[in-house]
Amino acid sequence: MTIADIARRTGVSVSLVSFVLTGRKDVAAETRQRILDAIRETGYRPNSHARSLATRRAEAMAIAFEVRGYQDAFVLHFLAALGQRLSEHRQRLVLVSPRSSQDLLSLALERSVDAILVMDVKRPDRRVELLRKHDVPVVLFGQPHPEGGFAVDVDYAQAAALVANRLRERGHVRAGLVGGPESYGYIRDRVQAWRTALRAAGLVVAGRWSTGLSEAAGRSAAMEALARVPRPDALVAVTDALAIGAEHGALELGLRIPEDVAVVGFGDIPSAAWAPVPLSTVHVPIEEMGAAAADLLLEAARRDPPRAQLFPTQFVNRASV
Amino acid sequence: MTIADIARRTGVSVSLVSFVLTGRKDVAAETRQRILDAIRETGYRPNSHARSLATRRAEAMAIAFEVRGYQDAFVLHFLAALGQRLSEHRQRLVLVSPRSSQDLLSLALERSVDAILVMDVKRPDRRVELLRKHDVPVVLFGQPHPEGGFAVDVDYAQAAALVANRLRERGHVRAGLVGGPESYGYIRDRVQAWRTALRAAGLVVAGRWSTGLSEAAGRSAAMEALARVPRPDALVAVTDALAIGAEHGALELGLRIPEDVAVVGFGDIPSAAWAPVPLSTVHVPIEEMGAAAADLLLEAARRDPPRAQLFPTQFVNRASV
DNA sequence: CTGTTAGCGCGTTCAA
DNA sequence: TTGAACGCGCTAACAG
Repeated sequence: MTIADIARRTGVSVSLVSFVLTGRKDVAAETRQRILDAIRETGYRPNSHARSLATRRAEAMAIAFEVRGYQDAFVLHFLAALGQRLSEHRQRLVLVSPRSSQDLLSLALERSVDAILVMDVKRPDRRVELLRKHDVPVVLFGQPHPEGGFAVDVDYAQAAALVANRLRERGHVRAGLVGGPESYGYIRDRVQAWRTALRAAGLVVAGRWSTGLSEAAGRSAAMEALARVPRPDALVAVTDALAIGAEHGALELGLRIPEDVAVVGFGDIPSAAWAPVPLSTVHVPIEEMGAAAADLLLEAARRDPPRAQLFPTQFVNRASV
Repeated sequence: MTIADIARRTGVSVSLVSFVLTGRKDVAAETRQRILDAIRETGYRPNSHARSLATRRAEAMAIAFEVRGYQDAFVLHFLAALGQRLSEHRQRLVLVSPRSSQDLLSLALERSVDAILVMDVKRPDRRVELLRKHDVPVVLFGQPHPEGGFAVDVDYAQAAALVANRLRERGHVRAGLVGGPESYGYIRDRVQAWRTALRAAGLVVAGRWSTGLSEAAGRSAAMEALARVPRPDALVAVTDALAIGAEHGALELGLRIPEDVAVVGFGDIPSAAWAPVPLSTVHVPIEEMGAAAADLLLEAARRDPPRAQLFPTQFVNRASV
């Protein structure tokens, strides 16, 4: 069943069918209806490859990230919002966890996708550089590059100020920073933003621990941090999972939260509310970011002028501060 | 840059280039090398749409599920394994959270994908029925359909027996079942399997609670269950999130875990080890299942004879039993 | 408004 | 081994 079959069946030419399919106005209402009827009756669907070949548009976007690098559901919410917005624009979403920069490049050069959203951006990032060199439309999930380009991310400066100010208000003065592997660009960005903001708020940053991203890593980081003299009276973690682990560590040491030591996370994952001590953390508007990312992909594919969009966060005060 | 450019540049015909591209043996070694060189020098990549149009194969698979329905990272691990295996076979992975059965059907009928993996299967499932009616290769993430078809899932009967036997060994006699919305096929399957196995192991199933899938739902279900007289001495939840919520509920009631009441989850999500009382649960080989699902998709696309694959689970004993 | 036709880029007979 | 030519299904000039 092809467009020619519909044309024959309706007694019109293929171009008219094509016009109807692509939504052009200049077709007689009566003719249009006959074509529409034939399409409905036969269940005809245009072949996407033939269309893409002719239009030179894939009608698909790629999202690239190391799936195994994510422990919590935030990516899923992001994907959900991104996918929904894309589907509203009749765009498909292709998921890739590229093992090499080449994989990603191939996807674009083979014209399988119109634009690529790259997450886990490191600096410098080989994948992004390669894509840019080949003039592939790219959107970064990460802090905007100084040289420009499309980007969507959290406004870490604002988020960190939120945390720092809250801590200061509550009278905390010595903060231990529970970081993570700084090979991840976003961890690095956060650690840096937090440190700057804590200092700006007048707190002492009593060291920094960076290991993995699991609860276990948070736990051991906390235990190390709290062994210091003088002991920090606040633990600031760059993810909720780390913060939850930190709570365990503090509790095991016999400390009270938040009386002896406050704990703050980042992300507001569902289980944050179910930590040993309900976690005070920073809520990220992940769904809006997903929708925004979709818009940026569309713009990048159209080669609109680049644009970066940073999202403000909110402090969620539960019991750990 | 097209296949014709490479041919011209090398001084051979397009068919030879095509032969090399598709890995046919009958090309003179010297000719092959010259073509390969030209491809490398120019950075030429075949256009995937032209290829798909000619071969009638999309070289892409779809995975369909309601992304918002997932709270934990298990889907991500599944996606990771699935995607990796697919990419080894040069297949792309298209993610869809279809709002209508039609969306899904379009994807296949427009030849955008070769096969579809459907998750969250309900019974009966409109999406699956529609796809089958149109002869679209489908793989189910869910219990195999009596009428056959491709399917991958956990062996719930085995998993439930594992839990039931462990509970009995520990001397528990009255179990409360913490279920979830039975509109989800997999919840229904689990509830049924657990109930059957608990009874078979000689335990009394002291009621069943099904609300949402969040920790909050688990907590309130547990509080209701534990208010009963006689009080259940074990809470069996169909997901870890529910189990973690149940622990909170039991603890708030002043009960000791596992002395007063045992709690068992399902899934072995990362945070299970970080529950208030480290959760005893059932570990699911999710990565193997992802790889298996990829294989099944490939087979389905090839129209191989249907096959269902059920995976055994393991009991992870931590502290809540 | 409607029809004809030339690509889009690649795979694949069929001859040579 | 190699090459010429057709077909895959659709879009978009262009002509009428």
